[in-house]
Amino acid sequence: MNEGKTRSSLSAYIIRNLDEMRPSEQKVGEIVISEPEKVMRMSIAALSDKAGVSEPTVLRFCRQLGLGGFTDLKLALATDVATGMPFVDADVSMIDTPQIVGDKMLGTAMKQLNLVKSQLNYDQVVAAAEVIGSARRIDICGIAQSNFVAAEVQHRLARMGYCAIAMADPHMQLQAAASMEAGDAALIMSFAGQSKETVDVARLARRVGAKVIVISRSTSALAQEADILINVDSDEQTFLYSSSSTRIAHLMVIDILTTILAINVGEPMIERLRRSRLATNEYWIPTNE
Amino acid sequence: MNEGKTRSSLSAYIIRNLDEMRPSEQKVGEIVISEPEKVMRMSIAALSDKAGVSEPTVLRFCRQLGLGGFTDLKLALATDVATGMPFVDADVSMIDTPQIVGDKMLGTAMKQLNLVKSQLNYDQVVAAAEVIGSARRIDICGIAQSNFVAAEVQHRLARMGYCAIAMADPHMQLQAAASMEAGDAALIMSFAGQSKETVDVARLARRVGAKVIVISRSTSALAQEADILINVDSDEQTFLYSSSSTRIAHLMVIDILTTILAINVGEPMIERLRRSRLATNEYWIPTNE
DNA sequence: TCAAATCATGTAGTTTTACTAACCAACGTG
DNA sequence: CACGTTGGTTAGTAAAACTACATGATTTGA
Repeated sequence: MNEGKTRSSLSAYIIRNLDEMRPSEQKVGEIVISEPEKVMRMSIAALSDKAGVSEPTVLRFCRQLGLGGFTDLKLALATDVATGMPFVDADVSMIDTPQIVGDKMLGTAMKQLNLVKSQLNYDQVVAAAEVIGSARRIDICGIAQSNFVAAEVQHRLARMGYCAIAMADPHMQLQAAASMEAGDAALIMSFAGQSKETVDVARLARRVGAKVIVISRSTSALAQEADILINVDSDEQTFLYSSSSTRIAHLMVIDILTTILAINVGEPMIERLRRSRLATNEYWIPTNE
Repeated sequence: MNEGKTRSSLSAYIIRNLDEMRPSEQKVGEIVISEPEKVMRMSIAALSDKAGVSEPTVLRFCRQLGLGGFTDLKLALATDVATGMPFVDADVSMIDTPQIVGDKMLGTAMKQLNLVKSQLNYDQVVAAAEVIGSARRIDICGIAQSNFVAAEVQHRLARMGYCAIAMADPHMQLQAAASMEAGDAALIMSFAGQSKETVDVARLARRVGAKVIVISRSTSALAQEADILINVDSDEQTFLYSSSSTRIAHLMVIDILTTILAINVGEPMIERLRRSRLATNEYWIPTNE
């Protein structure tokens, strides 16, 4: 019964399928999910002993999970323990305890970061950094949750000395976009990439000759309007209708983008950022750690 | 030479110490860091063969790293590969390629999420959710980067129907704090917890009888002023003087906190959030996916 | 400079572990 | 009662991990 679907967490899979397993394999499964960090250092003999079953049963248990053998189980467990996230992919539900809610949300965020790592197109990021670095002015547009990210980008670029403006109001965004010209850059962000206003802003900015950098889903309407597309795809997370993990992905992309930009500029930028930090120094309570 | 310090990433450790290793162990190390996902499925024989050294050399290599044996190496590699992050802890440097910059930053973020998972005190989070849920008014204060987080909290709580106000200006924060009374809540955030203004706001709010919820480092000056302390400790990240990973930790804490709050309230809150989502529905471009 | 000591690494052997195969005994079902 | 399912027993094998020892190289010091 080795179904082809990929599995993000072995523990989660075992938990889900425990009921359908054979009695002795359930015994093994219970130990595996309750103390994976121990099991991954056990021998078959030790585990079979602890579960009160025979060695071949442990092996049958592994095969049942679609694994090659016990060694694979150990590696898979190490992976599970490493991500620390038994609930990767799991949706939060109303009956979860606070701890479970937290673990599930952190697991989803973790998965999202991994997704960014694997799918981020650095050519596009570098291209975006170059456009921003040489732009006369940078308009940063996002709506709703993306607006918060936009505000952060503005602050970050301002600290780096760039002329960057984030606008919350979509009408202002449109007016600003209309006033752009060649040599300007528009950085447009949207989690889903399907807000009408945002797409309109991108289209307008592009028509007047500005370079349009988009951070969004690659299949979105907004992505169509991009000169430079930094794609951040993600699974929808529907509980409470907020996409917290996508926002974290966008923040990371912004961080990486601005860091690359700073490195490209080099020492003068580092010096500038140092000054920026020193500016607030006297408002800090000294620590004696 | 097994030093006591904990190590968050084996690969990173190997890379750092490769120069000081014995020649044949260097050969082993190079293979381990270049293709860990293969090595973790190899036998000692296969690895020693590939490195052109003897089997005991491989074993000595493991011991040199402070590991119990080859099996431990495999598990450690599985951990490394799972987090997907060879550069956990590594500082970004000026000579890194874009890809490396991204990997390092994502690795740091990942580590931070794991830290949140292991150290988050859910009793305090639940207590905070209760205070916020029953507060007459919630003032949200943060300065500099925390101000962006504060703005998000305001939006989130507003959408949930609470009377929440985030203020950027520290003088306004002080004035608002002075006007609070018993039954009000102040949610005060700071990455380092050492800004004078923020500490003053907390102290003032507490003096006038408001419940003070603090999200910050547990050893910070701000933490001293908390009625409810949600501690988010982290290593400093100094490159470019921005603490992006700490900000992500704070965002996650906020997400978890508000989600727990919503679950506590139950169905009416879910309904309210559904309405909140529907409000912008007509501004979305329908997808035919 | 040359012997002693230490270090680096390979050879050979032992023990443990994972895995296979074949068989058999309960157990429940039609 | 035949029959499939489940799972234990036994025994054996191959390979993997690990150990002890030996040897050649390198450094050290009188």
